[in-house]
Amino acid sequence: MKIATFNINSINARVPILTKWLGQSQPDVVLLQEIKCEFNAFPFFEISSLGYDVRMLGQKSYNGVAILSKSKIKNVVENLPQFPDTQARYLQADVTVDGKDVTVASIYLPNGNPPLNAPDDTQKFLYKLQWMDALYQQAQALLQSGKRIVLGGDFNTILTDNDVYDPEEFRNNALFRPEVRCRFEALKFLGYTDAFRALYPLKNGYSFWDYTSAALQLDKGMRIDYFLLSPLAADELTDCFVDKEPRKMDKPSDHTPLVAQFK
DNA sequence: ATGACGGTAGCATACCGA
Repeated sequence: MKIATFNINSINARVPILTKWLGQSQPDVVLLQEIKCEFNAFPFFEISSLGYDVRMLGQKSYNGVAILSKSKIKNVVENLPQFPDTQARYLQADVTVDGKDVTVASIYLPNGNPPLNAPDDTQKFLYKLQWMDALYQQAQALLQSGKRIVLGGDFNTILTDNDVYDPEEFRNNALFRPEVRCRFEALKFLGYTDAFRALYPLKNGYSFWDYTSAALQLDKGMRIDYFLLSPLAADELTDCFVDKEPRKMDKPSDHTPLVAQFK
């Protein structure tokens, strides 16, 4: 079973890359973030033509998440339960792959900049922390079901100094602030495994490189896309890797897919 | 603190991103 997560930075701008990559990589399930469109503008035909069932939660211009699956998508949950949200950032569903049931969620965690001690606006950072608290509640409720769970997405969190090219440059950034990192650690403490880091303690695992400053060429990136696995899913994990190819293609997203492979 | 780029909305330029 192969599951991927990909912040695509507009699905309509990325149809050529997405279709090419789906054909090459053949993932069973794909979690997309930042599709940046409403239902009526989503390229359903191009994706379903490749044999994928599709569900999306979108809004105009910003955010937006989707789930693609070669098997039927069931029990869809839109938005975090009990968290009123005008932004499309959470989509959960059940799929059955190779006879195994798995609950997946596509997560686009808020960016949160500017951070709290910025002189002007603090609302974005507070929204991020509240969103993470709501995600914690949902992640906890899901675990109590004892099911196989794969939470994947752009968590907009740089977890440690090893997850960014220059920690000092980001020390006060909303992606790196202790309030954010401790909330991510709390998710892990519930019983979730950070798939990539569990397998590769020393690799940088960058999945994002800024469009500017030749960041890709200089490998000035950051690890902000993650898979969090419930114990049942973690036991079946065989590999987790960053697929850098889509980032090198023409007109790329600034992110590239993170792929998890299971028994 | 700002703006690299690149996206969207919509038609000039503003907003957003990590």
